[in-house]
Amino acid sequence: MESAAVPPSEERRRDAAATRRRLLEAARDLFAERGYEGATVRSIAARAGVNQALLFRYFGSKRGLLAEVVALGGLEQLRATPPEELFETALRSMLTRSAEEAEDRSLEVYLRSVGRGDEAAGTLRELGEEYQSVLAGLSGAPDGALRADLAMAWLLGIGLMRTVVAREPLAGADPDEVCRLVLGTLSHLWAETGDGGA
Amino acid sequence: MESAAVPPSEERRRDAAATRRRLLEAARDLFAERGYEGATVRSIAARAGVNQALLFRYFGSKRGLLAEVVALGGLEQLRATPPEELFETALRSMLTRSAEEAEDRSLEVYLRSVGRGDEAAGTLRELGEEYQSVLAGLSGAPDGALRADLAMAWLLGIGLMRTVVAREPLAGADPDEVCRLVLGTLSHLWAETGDGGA
DNA sequence: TACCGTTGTAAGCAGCTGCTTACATCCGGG
DNA sequence: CCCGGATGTAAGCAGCTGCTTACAACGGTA
Repeated sequence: MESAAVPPSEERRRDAAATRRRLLEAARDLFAERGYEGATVRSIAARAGVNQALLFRYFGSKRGLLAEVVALGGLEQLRATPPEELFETALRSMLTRSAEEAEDRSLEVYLRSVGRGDEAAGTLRELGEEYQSVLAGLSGAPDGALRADLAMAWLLGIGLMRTVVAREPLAGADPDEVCRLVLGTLSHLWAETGDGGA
Repeated sequence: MESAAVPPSEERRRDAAATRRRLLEAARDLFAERGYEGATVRSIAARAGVNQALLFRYFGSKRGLLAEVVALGGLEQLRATPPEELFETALRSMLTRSAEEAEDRSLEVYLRSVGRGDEAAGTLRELGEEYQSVLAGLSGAPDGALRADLAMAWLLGIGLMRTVVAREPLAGADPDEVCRLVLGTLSHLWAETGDGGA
């Protein structure tokens, strides 16, 4: 069947596994750049250098492709990150120009794809709920889940302003500086009593 | 058959001004509900109860319609609100189920429409910059504009999570409760020195 | 060598998009 | 009255969408 060994230095000319991988990477990047609806199957296939019919052969539908992208890039990485590091990790991944070698761009996909009565919504909702449940454990308050939602709202909002709106000064700000401001402020959210904040 | 729900002795049967207004209201609502790309000219015309060709006669293009919606609903209202009330006003409009009688839904339009490599981006950018310049005056810090961007990011993020993702507990939370948490926390952002936050 | 499943390709489907065109119909002013 | 612009309508354009189909070419196996 499949000779497990990777070809020494030559690419096989017919390689289903490599084609699948190329499609997944192209889809990950295009979903992140243009959102689910904005990335067409033709553009994904073109970036992968592959005939678009193969996309449907390997993933069944465009939505199937999205599900696999989110499962690989988002959910796996999320489950591998300790809860107390999750927010800062996610924030920094939002703040870092994902020029090259970005494994997980699922939050970009998320914020560029929600907003319509999409079919993408269902697939992305699961990812959002995982984030919520992890962040909810960070506050001792009984309304931890609400505060987690608010924290995630800020995270998404910052990503929206930075990578989508791309407006100065946020777009070009030093990630460390932004992290300091946001994390410093958010520490008050976890402790906020709501009786005036002072 | 087609007499529809037209009051017998009230409206003129051919009224360009009324038709324009109906189109503007339908566009405002559909842009807010589905985003610029998601709202089709056919759906807008249908909701307005108007032939879609009239949309192009009165506004030239779909984008021209958007520009007028934003100018009327967003910019006018923004300029009429005192700076120190702007954030809370905008936050509350995000938190209030805009079931009926919502004059200004421009922030909903904004957050559902950014994210695509849209043609809508240019029109909406102006609105965002107005918000930024007003909010930037609220902090005495030299990086006031950055903090304004961060505040607006939270505002948009909350709107995104509440009206788009619509996930509990944020979606159903008491607006007053959310306002208290957010405003209490944000007061620290205006004062945050960045040397630890505590 | 002959075979046959796997991999890749070209073309086309119906349905939607923003927008245009050619044509009815109304209604006020001569 | 009756004409002409304002208003409303139906049909259709080219281009795009996700997806399917029929077919060609490869390459391991018997």
